[in-house]
Amino acid sequence: MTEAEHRSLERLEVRQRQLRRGAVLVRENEGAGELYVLKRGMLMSYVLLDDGSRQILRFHFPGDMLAVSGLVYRRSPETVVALTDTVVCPFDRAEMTGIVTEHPRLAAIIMAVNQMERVALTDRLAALGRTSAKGRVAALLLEIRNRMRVLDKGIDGTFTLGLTQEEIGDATGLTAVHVNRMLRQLEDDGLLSREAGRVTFLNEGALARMANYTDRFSGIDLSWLPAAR
Amino acid sequence: MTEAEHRSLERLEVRQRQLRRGAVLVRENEGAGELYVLKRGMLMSYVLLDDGSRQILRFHFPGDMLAVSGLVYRRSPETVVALTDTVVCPFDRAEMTGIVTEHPRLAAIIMAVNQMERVALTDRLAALGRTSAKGRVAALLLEIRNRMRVLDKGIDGTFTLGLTQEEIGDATGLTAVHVNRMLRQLEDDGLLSREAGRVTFLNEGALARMANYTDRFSGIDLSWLPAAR
DNA sequence: CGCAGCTTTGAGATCGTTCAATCGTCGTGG
DNA sequence: CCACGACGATTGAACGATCTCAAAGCTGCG
Repeated sequence: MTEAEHRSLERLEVRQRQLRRGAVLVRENEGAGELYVLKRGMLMSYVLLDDGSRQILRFHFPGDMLAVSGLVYRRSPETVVALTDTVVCPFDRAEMTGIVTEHPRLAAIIMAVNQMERVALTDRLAALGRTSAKGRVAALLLEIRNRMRVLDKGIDGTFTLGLTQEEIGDATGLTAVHVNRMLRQLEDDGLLSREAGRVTFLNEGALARMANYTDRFSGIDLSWLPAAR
Repeated sequence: MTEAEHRSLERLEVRQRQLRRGAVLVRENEGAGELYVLKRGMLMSYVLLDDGSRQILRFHFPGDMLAVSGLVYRRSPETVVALTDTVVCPFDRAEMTGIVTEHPRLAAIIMAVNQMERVALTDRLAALGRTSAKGRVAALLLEIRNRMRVLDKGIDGTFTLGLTQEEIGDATGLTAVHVNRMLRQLEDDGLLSREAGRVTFLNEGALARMANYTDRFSGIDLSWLPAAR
């Protein structure tokens, strides 16, 4: 990126807000208006259904933009909550106007990132619609580990999940009880081991196969991006 | 939109291609490169899993852009197939470069549409993860009817679905057999009636409630869009 | 020490699938 | 005009995956 592009993005990060684990950043159905860049920590967004059940839609990692639906909807379609202590940088959606106008290439990059997020969502949709409980849990573990590894190259087969089994269930469309059983099965099958919240992959290939997991990080091609202004 | 913006968009539609029902526009894992604007007809996109099962990800209606993942991925992550006879307008992704550079407001509008699509996907995710089979079928019917109504104001409680029960199943994560039973139940419950492929909603409120359906068409706010250049 | 929240395990109930058979419709070829 | 075949819709019966309910066990924290 050019100097000017960097300066423009940094303008989104002048303010900072700290959140404790469990703090709500945006609440479903409440007025949106502000967007955020995630600086440090991990969050999730979810919706609540009429019967009180919860579907976790996405996990957020540093570098992600949060509450982007505020660009379109007057009220947020989803709740965003901190899973760890986090630092976010709020900015007004009017800032977006400036970026798009002055830096077409940044606009294009944002569109590209949107597509990647969309594909990640469709992968999860296929998992919920067409794979077994065991496969879904495996897919979630792989996805989160891979997501963490993008930012921390040191992570390999062992990592700290940082989710309760109830949260895993709400992300995969399962019950906490059944998540527990699936984790035990994966362990009994010799595919992973667990201790004190840390997960170790023992047979990543087999996990990926049973999860129908597709790596989307390779195969990216951004050659169409416009030149920097 | 301004004159110039219209001209720019029309440049995407200079070429036209006709497709028969069943024709494949883009095949999963094959080289992408071209994007499309859907002019007439209806398509779907789906992925195939290792065990041969299929998850339908989305239905496409006139005005939609198709195969947009070609902006990012060298190989298409999904297959796109015509559900009716259709007309699409192929354009090169390099055209996108021009639009983003010359018309920031169009870039912003495209970003807004992306968000709306993303929210539609998360609604389906919540449906697959956390609602009953009957609710999912009802949600699909409502979604498609509402989508059709955007383009054809004449449509009310009665419409032609144009999907087989197997397709409904692949979209909702169910078996064709079970879709059949759920449709029968919805009928027996007095919520809808069917004949010759046409569906009539008899109690739309109850359908929406059982489907946990949220109307996203209202509540849209695009006031942040930059001025036209 | 004692509570609160998370994990673990068992037993039985439910929902959705699988397998198999029948029926209807429509287009094709004779 | 009719027979045939393909495909989709429909229905029944049995099976199996996942849920629900209930009871412990574990861990960290005030």
